[in-house]
Amino acid sequence: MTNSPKGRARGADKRRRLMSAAARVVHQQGVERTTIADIAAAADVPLGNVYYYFKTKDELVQAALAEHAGHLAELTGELDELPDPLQRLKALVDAWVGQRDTTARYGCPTGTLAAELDKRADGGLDLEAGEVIRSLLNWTEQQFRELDLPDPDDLALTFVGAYQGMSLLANALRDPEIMTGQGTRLTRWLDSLMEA
Amino acid sequence: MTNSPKGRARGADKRRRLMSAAARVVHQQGVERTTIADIAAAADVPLGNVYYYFKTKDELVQAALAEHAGHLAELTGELDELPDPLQRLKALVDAWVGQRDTTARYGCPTGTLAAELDKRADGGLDLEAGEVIRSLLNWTEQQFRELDLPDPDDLALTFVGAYQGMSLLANALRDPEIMTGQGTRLTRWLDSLMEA
DNA sequence: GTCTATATATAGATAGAC
DNA sequence: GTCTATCTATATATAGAC
Repeated sequence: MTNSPKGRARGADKRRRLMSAAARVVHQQGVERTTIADIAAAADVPLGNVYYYFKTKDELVQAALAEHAGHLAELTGELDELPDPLQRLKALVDAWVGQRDTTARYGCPTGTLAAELDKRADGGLDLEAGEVIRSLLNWTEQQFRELDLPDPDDLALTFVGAYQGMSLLANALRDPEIMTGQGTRLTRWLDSLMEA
Repeated sequence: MTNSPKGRARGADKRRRLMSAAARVVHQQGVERTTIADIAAAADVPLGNVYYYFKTKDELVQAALAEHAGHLAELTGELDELPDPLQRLKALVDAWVGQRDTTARYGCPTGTLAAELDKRADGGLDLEAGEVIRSLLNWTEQQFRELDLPDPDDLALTFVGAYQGMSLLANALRDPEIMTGQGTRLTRWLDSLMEA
């Protein structure tokens, strides 16, 4: 029997709360500086209970990565509703700029996570982080392809690379306005591609 | 009295060896996963002796950062010998592409270090990492300024951002050829700026 | 399913002989 | 200046009562 839905922590969604907290805290503190106790506290779950849902810390990190992948899929899913591929790409830039304060403080969630996981000798989670970035590249490439532009795979690398680069600089210099300025530049670049 | 220069480890340069090892190992493993024992082993210095040269781990990390800053200053110093600013920027791209294998495996030394330090709550070393990136931005901006291009500061952000972005993607996807392809694109972009 | 108490491992840092 | 042995703190993970 599950508990009644009366108490503040219903229990049925504890796993979800832990995933969400893991994504948030790992983004803010990084994988290595985040303890399971940190995540447990953020999710309002007692330390020992965490292990009922996730057997190891790596599983929690994997859950955090999956959470970010889910956010990204949700975003591109919404953008797919827009009729024009160019419009979709511009809206993605707008969404990135809209996150400028968080990005200036903690960097791109997926990018910083991938960079940190890539430093690990055990080739496991690092590959999964690469897959999340790969899926964003694939979505972007598809937009360029629909626009009948040459070398859509190269354009996708330039586009996503520009985002990762501006995110890292905004974070390193703690300046959200870098996202605004470079976002404008990226939008102008998209327009310039259509002229040719 | 210092030892004779006969033994393999002369002692006078132990500090230098530790700095070099710290830069190398921290680049490969990241700050948090690198132990002082790792650095000591890489520098061929006994663990306890490290503390004679660096009182804390943070001082070793700071030394690694200074080492990378030195490499960068050395590189831009050589580029300053070239007569034309456009030539200098293109040569910098070539240097980056020349490092493609290391970058695909471990990322940009300064970029990944800055990203990792920015996750720390204690606002100390993270600011210094930002300064190293800032100095590269300043050097780049100066080149654009000498070329009489508009908004040299913005162009510098785009240029360095493109490098950071392609480095992160090459690292996340473990593909050095991303550096080659995007390097070519970056060089073409530099040329296109001169046409206007 | 939940939670407290604790075992175990690791890493930063120090003591003190040489 | 050098180096071994060790202290101490922290974090992952588990045991076992409820």
